[in-house]
Amino acid sequence: MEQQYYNEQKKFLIVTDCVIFGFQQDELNVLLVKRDLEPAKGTWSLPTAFVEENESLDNTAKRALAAQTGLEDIYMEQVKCFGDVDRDPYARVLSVVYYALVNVKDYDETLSQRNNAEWMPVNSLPELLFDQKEMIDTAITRMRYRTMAKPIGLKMLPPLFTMTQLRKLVEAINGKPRDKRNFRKVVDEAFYIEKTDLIDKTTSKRGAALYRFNPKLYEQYRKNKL
Amino acid sequence: MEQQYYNEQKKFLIVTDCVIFGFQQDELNVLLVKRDLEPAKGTWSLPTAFVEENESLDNTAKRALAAQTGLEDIYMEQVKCFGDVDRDPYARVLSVVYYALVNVKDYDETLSQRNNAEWMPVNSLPELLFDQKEMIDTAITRMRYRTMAKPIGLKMLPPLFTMTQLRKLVEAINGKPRDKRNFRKVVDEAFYIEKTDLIDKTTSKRGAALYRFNPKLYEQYRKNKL
DNA sequence: TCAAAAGTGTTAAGTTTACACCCATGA
DNA sequence: TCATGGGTGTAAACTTAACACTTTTGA
Repeated sequence: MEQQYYNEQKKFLIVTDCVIFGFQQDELNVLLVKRDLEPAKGTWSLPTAFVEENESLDNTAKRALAAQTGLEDIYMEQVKCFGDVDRDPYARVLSVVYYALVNVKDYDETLSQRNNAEWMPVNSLPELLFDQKEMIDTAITRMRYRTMAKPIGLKMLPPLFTMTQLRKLVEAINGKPRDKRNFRKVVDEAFYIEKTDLIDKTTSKRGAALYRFNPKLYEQYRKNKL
Repeated sequence: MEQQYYNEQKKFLIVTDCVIFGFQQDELNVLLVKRDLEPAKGTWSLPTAFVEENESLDNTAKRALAAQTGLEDIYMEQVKCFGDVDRDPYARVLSVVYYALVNVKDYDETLSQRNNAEWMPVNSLPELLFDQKEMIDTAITRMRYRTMAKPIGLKMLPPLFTMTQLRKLVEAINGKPRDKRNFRKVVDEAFYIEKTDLIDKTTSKRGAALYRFNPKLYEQYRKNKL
């Protein structure tokens, strides 16, 4: 394979598609954009960006996320590259899918209108562009596995959260209910989730204790496991 | 995004790199190729192929595998796309990594010489091209998870195998020993792994029972789980 | 005073781990 | 006859799952 050899090869368009997960009304949601240009104008789509010349793939995904949400420093992970020949009927485009976990409260609502963006519950998605339904399904599966292994699901909650909020989140991610008492026991054993002495009075008359994720304690815990 | 818009975008070279796993001498191995052309002549490398114009990504990976091993109908799975700007110092090339699971006995040895290919144990790999060490590490991690969830590890064994062979395989994949009796118990419970009445006399004087994977029974089992 | 969400322990079932000796055979 | 790898069962530790009532307080 000579230097020369590179020049004989075909080149391709590459985009990143972002599956942006948020948690709202006890449901897992994704942020979708209504396309206002051809091709496929009016179709709901994942936020997309073309990879630019001197840009890493990870950066393209970050850029697409920031453009759509105004958010930076967000947890993102690559899912996989979709590369079927006809996946985009208009041109040969390869798409690298990422997912992101955001707290919907941090999200800049004003961008929503400007970009025609909307949070949609994953259990009732509209028709989507190209193979994006499959992308979302794959992203959900991957995200589920990751949230079992690492406490990244918390990135979809505010910094202070109640036990019930956390349980509802886990239920939404896995699509099945958890026993309230057993769940509490498990969280109590995860010492990197600290109880604060603050009380949330918005969801009940009695009030619920607020918890917080402690990253330093988590690092300790993680090291001990290995 | 208009039709036009596609044309304004930058295009990229894309390759697939294959991490081909095999099981040999109680160790997990990968098939590596010594490059006989510039750039980086003489460096050990994963089998690579450029994506061609009307070819899916999956197909490129299959083609690279067949070229290197002479094998078709092999279990392959995409790992992820590596897209750092300088990952290949000679040109901007994105690489989509796949792993494959093969039975080294099926592998066409004659291709080995022709292509300068060699099986290398994953625990003592040579210097590798570009970011390929990271690719292999990522592929191993992924493959470990998959083999826990699905009996794909068997693709690295012959169709008939002994309990000891299977245990050694699992030990090699996970890098830690298993209790002989407990392991046997687990396999006995997986009824889709059938004991045949054939005996392997090559590894011991007494002889060891040969087992076989039954794909139909596995399908049944898989459906029952859901 | 009562509706609504928060909080609290125990037991049974199931799973995982640890562990040591006999068996069959060919050299 | 003996060295080599093949084959076998049980008990303890641990993990997971099932389950129902009391507490607080604002409306």
